[in-house]
Amino acid sequence: MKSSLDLLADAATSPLASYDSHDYNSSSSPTPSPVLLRRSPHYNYRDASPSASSCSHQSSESGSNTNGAHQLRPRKKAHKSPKHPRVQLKPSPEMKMRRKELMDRASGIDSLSNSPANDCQLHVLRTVFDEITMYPTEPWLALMAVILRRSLRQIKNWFSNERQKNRWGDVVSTFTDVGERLRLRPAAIELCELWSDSFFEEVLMIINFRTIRHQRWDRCKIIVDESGSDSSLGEDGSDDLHEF
DNA sequence: CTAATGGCGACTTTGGGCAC
DNA sequence: GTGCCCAAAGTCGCCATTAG
Repeated sequence: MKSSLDLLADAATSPLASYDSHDYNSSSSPTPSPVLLRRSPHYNYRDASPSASSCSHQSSESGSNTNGAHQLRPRKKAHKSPKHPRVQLKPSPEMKMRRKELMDRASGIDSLSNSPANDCQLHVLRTVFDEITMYPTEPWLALMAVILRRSLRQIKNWFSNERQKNRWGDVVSTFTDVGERLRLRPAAIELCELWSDSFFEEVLMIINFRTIRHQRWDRCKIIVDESGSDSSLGEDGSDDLHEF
């Protein structure tokens, strides 16, 4: 059974690959896009540093907390000896600029004119939620906001509400390429062990592209079915692929 | 039903004080 | 100077609730 991320990996090469990320029985090509080739075959659950705290929330809620619910953690010993011996790299200037640009653009989006979310936006959000992460970082939220043309606040609220409704599935604590804390779906880590802003952006663009393309495909099929004959494959829909 | 808001608790970060 | 302890402030996510 293929996951949506596997299917996503096919997107660039399979022109009419199945769009529905929930169609796990899809028979699309197994050939992955070079962009989405797994970066490391040695997938290792870098579990839960003791502080993967909110994971303790999750596990307690999912019934797998062995210590009982909401047990207080021992107080931090000293701030000079961090509990996570991770290497916190500095984001590159390019990354900082990119993040700032995304935040600026995201904060400029009007939240009233585009509510509620349309099918396309919902599908992209659900795919990220189901297949990549329930807890996107701020830059990722901004990226989704820009691509989906929804405000940062709307994207945040959507994920918050979705977590309330659909708290299921595993979450694995890990870190980004610059050492920032990240909680991903296991399938996402199988796809790429070390996620970065740019990798997420690539994946998100592919999800968005597939969604829009399939929407257009569906629309065209409806037109064909209704007219019975001619199919004017869309001049319409091109507005969906907005400039990014 | 979805989107949004605010209160709350858990956790992290920061910085001062103290002993060695 | 270094290491430890502690409290305050900040951050994050959950939850209940409300509005449309």
